[in-house]
Amino acid sequence: MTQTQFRYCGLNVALKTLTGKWKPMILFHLFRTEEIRFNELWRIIPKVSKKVLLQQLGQMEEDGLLIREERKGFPPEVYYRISEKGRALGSVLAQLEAWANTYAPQQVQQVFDSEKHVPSFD
Amino acid sequence: MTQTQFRYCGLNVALKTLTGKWKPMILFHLFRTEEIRFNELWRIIPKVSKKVLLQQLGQMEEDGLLIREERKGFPPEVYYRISEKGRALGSVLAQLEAWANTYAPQQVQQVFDSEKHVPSFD
DNA sequence: TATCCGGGTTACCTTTTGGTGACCTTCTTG
DNA sequence: CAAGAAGGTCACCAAAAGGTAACCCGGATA
Repeated sequence: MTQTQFRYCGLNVALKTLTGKWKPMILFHLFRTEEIRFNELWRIIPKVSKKVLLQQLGQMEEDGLLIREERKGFPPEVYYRISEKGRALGSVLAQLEAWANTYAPQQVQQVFDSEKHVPSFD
Repeated sequence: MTQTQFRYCGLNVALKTLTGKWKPMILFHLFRTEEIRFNELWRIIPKVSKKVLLQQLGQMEEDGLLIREERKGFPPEVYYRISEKGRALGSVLAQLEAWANTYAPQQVQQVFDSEKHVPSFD
């Protein structure tokens, strides 16, 4: 019986799917754009290598967090969008965000600052 | 203005403090025991090396998730317990756990099974 | 035909993370 | 005095994660 507590097995699984240097940022963009093309994402995310971005998107697809759609065409167009399973994480991610802002504001600020030199999304 | 959405900076920070092979398990035990001694934890957690356990506890202390108390005495006694900041994560962790159980039950089961050969906590 | 563009792979290297075993320290007990 | 706890460090190694640059494919266009 799992009272109000958690067990660590699911937590382990959940964290494994969220762990990866660029995944929070990818999720952020998926949550705000409905669908996004690979190169678009690549331009928007500052300094990822193509390989690693591809690789993290690949893992997230495997884990079912996002859906990859390849529309056949002239130049290839590949769209990524959040899945149901991914969207279900929304409120939890927002709470993690809130937690960090409350209990570790200076570190959050540091992350923010360290990305200031970047082509600023509007 | 951050609508119902999250930004990724805090999320990044939060995930960084939670990432580590044994941290979910450590948190699990901290949440259920009020306080726990190092060797006790070491015996209970199956196959961590002393060094790595120490190291993850160290990071968690730095990050303020737990409190390390060294009671002077005959054989040294070091107690670890969850902090306020750590406890504030409780409900979020439970939600992550629930998410995994709902959307990835088979993987959760795998993690569970892979730890079955272990001296079973009662 | 030569080139470009979007998406993707590969070979290779560096950094980070986790693991092993030996060793230290202080006090206690046989 | 020898040996044993508890908590911890150190040198060393292995695996995983991330990064760089070059290259591939197919269609479009100069």
